[in-house]
Amino acid sequence: MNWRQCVLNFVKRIPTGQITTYQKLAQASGKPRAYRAVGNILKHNPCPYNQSQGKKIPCHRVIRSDGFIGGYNQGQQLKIKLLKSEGLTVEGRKILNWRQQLYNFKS
DNA sequence: AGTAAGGCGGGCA
DNA sequence: GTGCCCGCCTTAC
Repeated sequence: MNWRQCVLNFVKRIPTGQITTYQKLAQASGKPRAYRAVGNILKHNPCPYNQSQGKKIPCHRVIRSDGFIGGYNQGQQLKIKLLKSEGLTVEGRKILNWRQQLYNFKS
Protein backbone atom coordinates (compact mmCIF):
# COMPACT_ATOMS: atom_id res chain seq x y z
CA MET A 1 0.00 0.00 0.00
CA ASN A 2 1.20 3.46 -0.81
CA TRP A 3 2.10 5.70 2.03
CA ARG A 4 -0.52 8.11 0.82
CA GLN A 5 -3.20 5.45 1.04
CA CYS A 6 -1.90 4.51 4.44
CA VAL A 7 -2.29 8.04 5.71
CA LEU A 8 -5.76 8.35 4.24
CA ASN A 9 -6.66 5.06 5.84
CA PHE A 10 -5.67 6.43 9.22
CA VAL A 11 -7.78 9.51 8.67
CA LYS A 12 -10.76 7.32 7.93
CA ARG A 13 -10.42 5.70 11.34
CA ILE A 14 -10.97 8.93 13.23
CA PRO A 15 -14.29 8.64 15.01
CA THR A 16 -16.88 11.37 14.94
CA GLY A 17 -16.23 14.08 17.48
CA GLN A 18 -12.53 13.37 17.75
CA ILE A 19 -9.57 14.94 16.04
CA THR A 20 -5.95 14.30 15.28
CA THR A 21 -2.97 16.28 14.11
CA TYR A 22 -0.83 16.16 11.02
CA GLN A 23 2.09 15.19 13.17
CA LYS A 24 0.31 12.25 14.76
CA LEU A 25 -0.75 11.06 11.37
CA ALA A 26 2.81 11.24 10.18
CA GLN A 27 4.00 9.27 13.19
CA ALA A 28 1.25 6.68 12.87
CA SER A 29 2.04 6.16 9.22
CA GLY A 30 5.66 5.49 10.07
CA LYS A 31 7.15 8.72 8.76
CA PRO A 32 7.33 11.15 11.69
CA ARG A 33 9.06 13.80 9.64
CA ALA A 34 6.55 13.75 6.83
CA TYR A 35 3.92 15.94 8.44
CA ARG A 36 4.19 18.42 5.61
CA ALA A 37 3.54 15.72 3.11
CA VAL A 38 0.45 14.77 5.10
CA GLY A 39 -0.93 18.23 4.58
CA ASN A 40 -0.05 18.00 0.96
CA ILE A 41 -1.93 14.73 0.62
CA LEU A 42 -5.02 15.98 2.40
CA LYS A 43 -4.99 19.02 0.21
CA HIS A 44 -5.18 16.83 -2.85
CA ASN A 45 -7.74 14.80 -1.03
CA PRO A 46 -9.54 12.38 -3.30
CA CYS A 47 -12.79 12.38 -1.31
CA PRO A 48 -13.82 15.35 0.78
CA TYR A 49 -16.09 13.52 3.25
CA ASN A 50 -19.41 13.20 1.61
CA GLN A 51 -18.92 10.25 -0.60
CA SER A 52 -19.96 6.68 -0.32
CA GLN A 53 -19.27 4.43 2.60
CA GLY A 54 -15.68 3.39 3.10
CA LYS A 55 -14.26 6.16 1.04
CA LYS A 56 -15.18 9.02 3.30
CA ILE A 57 -12.15 10.86 4.54
CA PRO A 58 -12.94 13.27 7.38
CA CYS A 59 -10.05 15.58 6.67
CA HIS A 60 -11.73 18.31 8.70
CA ARG A 61 -10.85 16.33 11.82
CA VAL A 62 -7.16 16.85 11.17
CA ILE A 63 -5.73 19.95 12.78
CA ARG A 64 -2.37 21.45 13.60
CA SER A 65 -0.41 20.42 16.63
CA ASP A 66 -0.95 23.82 18.26
CA GLY A 67 -4.72 23.52 18.17
CA PHE A 68 -5.37 25.73 15.19
CA ILE A 69 -7.52 24.21 12.54
CA GLY A 70 -5.03 24.83 9.79
CA GLY A 71 -6.33 24.99 6.29
CA TYR A 72 -8.92 23.24 4.23
CA ASN A 73 -9.29 22.74 0.54
CA GLN A 74 -12.95 23.73 0.72
CA GLY A 75 -12.42 26.71 3.01
CA GLN A 76 -11.68 27.10 6.69
CA GLN A 77 -15.18 28.22 7.49
CA LEU A 78 -16.60 24.96 6.24
CA LYS A 79 -14.05 23.08 8.29
CA ILE A 80 -15.08 25.00 11.41
CA LYS A 81 -18.70 24.36 10.64
CA LEU A 82 -18.11 20.65 10.30
CA LEU A 83 -16.14 20.52 13.54
CA LYS A 84 -18.82 22.41 15.42
CA SER A 85 -21.48 20.13 14.03
CA GLU A 86 -19.57 17.22 15.55
CA GLY A 87 -19.69 18.74 18.99
CA LEU A 88 -16.33 20.47 19.13
CA THR A 89 -15.92 23.99 20.41
CA VAL A 90 -14.17 26.28 18.01
CA GLU A 91 -13.14 29.77 18.93
CA GLY A 92 -11.97 31.75 15.97
CA ARG A 93 -9.56 29.47 14.19
CA LYS A 94 -8.62 27.48 17.26
CA ILE A 95 -10.25 24.51 18.94
CA LEU A 96 -10.86 24.81 22.67
CA ASN A 97 -9.82 21.81 24.76
CA TRP A 98 -8.51 20.22 21.63
CA ARG A 99 -6.08 18.07 23.62
CA GLN A 100 -9.00 16.23 25.18
CA GLN A 101 -10.46 15.40 21.81
CA LEU A 102 -7.31 13.99 20.31
CA TYR A 103 -7.62 10.52 18.90
CA ASN A 104 -4.76 8.11 19.53
CA PHE A 105 -3.90 5.66 16.80
CA LYS A 106 -2.27 2.32 17.48
CA SER A 107 -5.44 1.10 19.12
C1' DA B 1 6.22 36.37 26.14
C1' DG B 2 5.69 36.68 20.47
C1' DT B 3 7.53 36.67 15.84
C1' DA B 4 10.80 35.08 11.97
C1' DA B 5 13.00 31.96 9.35
C1' DG B 6 14.69 27.19 8.19
C1' DG B 7 13.97 22.57 7.30
C1' DC B 8 11.87 18.52 5.80
C1' DG B 9 9.04 14.73 3.04
C1' DG B 10 6.12 13.50 -0.53
C1' DG B 11 2.76 14.59 -4.37
C1' DC B 12 1.96 16.96 -8.69
C1' DA B 13 2.99 19.94 -13.10
C1' DG C 1 13.51 13.23 -14.19
C1' DT C 2 13.47 18.20 -11.93
C1' DG C 3 11.49 21.70 -9.60
C1' DC C 4 7.95 23.73 -6.94
C1' DC C 5 4.25 23.67 -3.81
C1' DC C 6 2.06 22.67 0.87
C1' DG C 7 -3.79 22.20 5.06
C1' DC C 8 3.41 22.09 8.90
C1' DC C 9 6.81 21.92 12.91
C1' DT C 10 10.78 23.40 15.38
C1' DT C 11 14.33 26.25 16.64
C1' DA C 12 16.31 30.82 17.02
C1' DC C 13 16.11 35.89 17.74
